[in-house]
Amino acid sequence: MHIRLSKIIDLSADDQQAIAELPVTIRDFSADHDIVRDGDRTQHCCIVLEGFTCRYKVISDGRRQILAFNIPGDIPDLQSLHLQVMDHSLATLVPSRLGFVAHTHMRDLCERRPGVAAAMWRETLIDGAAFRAWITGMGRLSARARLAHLLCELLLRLDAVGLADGFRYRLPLTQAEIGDALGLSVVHVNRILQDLRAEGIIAIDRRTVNILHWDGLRAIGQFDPAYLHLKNGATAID
Amino acid sequence: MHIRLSKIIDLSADDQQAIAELPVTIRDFSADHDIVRDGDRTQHCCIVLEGFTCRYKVISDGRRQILAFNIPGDIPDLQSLHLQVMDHSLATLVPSRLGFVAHTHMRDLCERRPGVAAAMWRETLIDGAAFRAWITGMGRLSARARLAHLLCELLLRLDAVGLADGFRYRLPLTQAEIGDALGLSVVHVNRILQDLRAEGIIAIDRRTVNILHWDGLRAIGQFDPAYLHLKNGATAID
DNA sequence: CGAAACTTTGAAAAGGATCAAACTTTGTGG
DNA sequence: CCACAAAGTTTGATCCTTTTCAAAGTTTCG
Repeated sequence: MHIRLSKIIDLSADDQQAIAELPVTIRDFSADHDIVRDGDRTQHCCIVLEGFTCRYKVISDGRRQILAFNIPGDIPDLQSLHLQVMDHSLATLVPSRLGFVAHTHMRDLCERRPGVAAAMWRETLIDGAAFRAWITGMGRLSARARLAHLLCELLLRLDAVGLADGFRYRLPLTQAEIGDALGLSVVHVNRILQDLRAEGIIAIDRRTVNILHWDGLRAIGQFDPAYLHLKNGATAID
Repeated sequence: MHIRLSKIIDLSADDQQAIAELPVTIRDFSADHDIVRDGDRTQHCCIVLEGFTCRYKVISDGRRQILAFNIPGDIPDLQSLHLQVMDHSLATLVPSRLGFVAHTHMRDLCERRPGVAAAMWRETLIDGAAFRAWITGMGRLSARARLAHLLCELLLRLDAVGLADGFRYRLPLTQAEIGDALGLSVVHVNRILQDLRAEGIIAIDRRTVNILHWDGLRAIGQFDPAYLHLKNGATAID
């Protein structure tokens, strides 16, 4: 597996080698395609190689809540390794390429190499940290702050895997999808985005976001990147 | 350590024995006492033995968001084993007794016994599943539904560790604390509780909740216990 | 080029927040 | 064991953020 496991880096050369030797099946998916569904029992984990995916839950009236966006390097369903039944779904948002690794191989590797197990465990813990930050935003921040926070988070995460160009990045999401993630209506998302643009804080041109005033956006979203546990801390951006 | 590690159960006798031999320091805390704070680097994990604790984050204006309530048997900061810096705080809500185990001992045990490592990993994954359910509620459910959901969740969790009496349990939370968890104002929490009582769905007498109409409450909160990953599934209550 | 998907705009309504004050319970010191 | 202060609950009135509904623009893509 000759893929950068982005965040799993504090590993010995041997451990990295062992990961690289895991058998992977690569598959391409079209946009808006479910990869695993709530309730499924899955035997594989997947890695996002290219594209953009999301984890989501559907409530009884059919509306959905997006729980997380996944970018290349992410392993969105790593938790399935120890939680057999999915408690949410995973879907592509744009055409995406994913790598699949069988649980059996991963469990085997974890038993043989505690270092790999610890690194993967850590990966799922960072996941949890992001959920906590999300809950805090949903419970206590205004819609405007939540949206600003999301835009800040995506910049740092995309930058960490080389997919940002300074303060500019491709964000292939509709406003409806942003709303589903932030718990807001499309209409309101639209109005907030317009405000932020009118204030000269961001610019959006054909699904490419450009953050014109990083400190301003960060202040609006009360964004503190600590919860992302990025290896290079503040990153080159600060 | 002669304590029931409630949910960590799918372990061999040897593994259980090894856990039981971990050196634990027991300490008692008064109510509303911070155990670890956002930003701390901690060298121990703690187990709630008696009482009630919560994990929370404070935002810039001083308001807080409670992320989770912890009951006896929970290990609220297990994630600190691999995430050195706390991204939230942990505090008692009532006088509580906690057990502390050094990270060094736990890491050592995880290296020696992959089964224990996997069980603990799983524990943190269940934590993550609860956060996902929480986010869904915060984003897409009404205040009334969220409150109903919380009351349902607490019944099942307390029942799983023998702290519920049928549909009745002690809930030592103020309405302000419930509000901090659900992202609601005290006033609104109060009004919803009154509605639920007036409708004969719950009764509350001196911090003891009695769920009079379980199916009704469950329907209001769209409560599906799958995300709790309780060993006995539906539990005796259903 | 045309249909479908997405964004934008306006107006009205709802769900919760905030503010302020009264009432009730709990815990503590005398 | 009582009295009182502090903490928590309840009530009413008003305000504001966000939702909903409806319809008109604008992109995108086959």
